[in-house]
Amino acid sequence: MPELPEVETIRKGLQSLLVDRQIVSIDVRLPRIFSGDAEAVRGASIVNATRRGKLLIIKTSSSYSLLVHLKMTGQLIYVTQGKTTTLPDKSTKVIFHLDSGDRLFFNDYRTFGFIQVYPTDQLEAHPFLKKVGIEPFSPQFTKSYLLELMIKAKNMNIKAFLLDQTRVAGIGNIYADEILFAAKILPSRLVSSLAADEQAALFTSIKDILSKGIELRGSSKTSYVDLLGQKGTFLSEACVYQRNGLHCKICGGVIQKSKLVGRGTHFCLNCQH
DNA sequence: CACTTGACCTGTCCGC
DNA sequence: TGCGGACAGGTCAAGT
Repeated sequence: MPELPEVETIRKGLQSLLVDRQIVSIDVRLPRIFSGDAEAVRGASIVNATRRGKLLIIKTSSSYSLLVHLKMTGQLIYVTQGKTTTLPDKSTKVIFHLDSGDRLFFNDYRTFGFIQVYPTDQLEAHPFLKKVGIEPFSPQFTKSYLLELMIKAKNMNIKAFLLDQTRVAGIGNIYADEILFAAKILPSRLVSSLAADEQAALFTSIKDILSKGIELRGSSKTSYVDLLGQKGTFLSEACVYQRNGLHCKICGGVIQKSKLVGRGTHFCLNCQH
């Protein structure tokens, strides 16, 4: 479940470790998840790594970029020449061979993720990038902007609102539950029912929880690891996600779990209203 | 048109 | 022990 904090952690890793590295060749082991022409970036070097929502954008020195979406179980792991590794394994779907014998592995056992070779000058026309919503850490994301979004979505429940990538980008199931706990709002509440102080708490909590996720280098429930294969530690700090049946860290009550918008949803009935 | 649900996948866990 | 089914959730397409 790579969400914004996980994808951002990987982006930072790419930016610090892979800029100026050359792509010597690309070994595509599952063509279904790779689109575009691998030849278009062969011999190119990596210029920078950016992110929109949960999508990674790796710009190369050719006129093409690599778009990487990890969906649920995707991993990008960088292994330098000579370093001991168990990779590739059966989850490895693409291997980028870099100069000096280093390799970048794209692993994904559920194969929902994808890599696209896409013309850099046409990125704004990309189907995902065309409709993805605002970045929660952009200066344009203000409380009043969030309120405008909420006015347009008044009949949705607040969890569905947070998960909708076309409104605020990057929030997935884990951080949605944690944001709503921090804001003391039950996930099933209608957007239109939030009082002013709850709207303010939601705005603050979106930034606070995502920031904490980035600080702790993401959440590793099952498969998420960073570019060097290290797990993130956010889940040990989580208050509700996957804590159903356990005691609430704030009030001592029992954390509940239900299904909302098709997703496992965790909350505390004492702390959230 | 706005929103909801199902499909896409496979590894893991649970109950029989 | 083995097996069937539920579950995990990001996004798109199809349905209401």
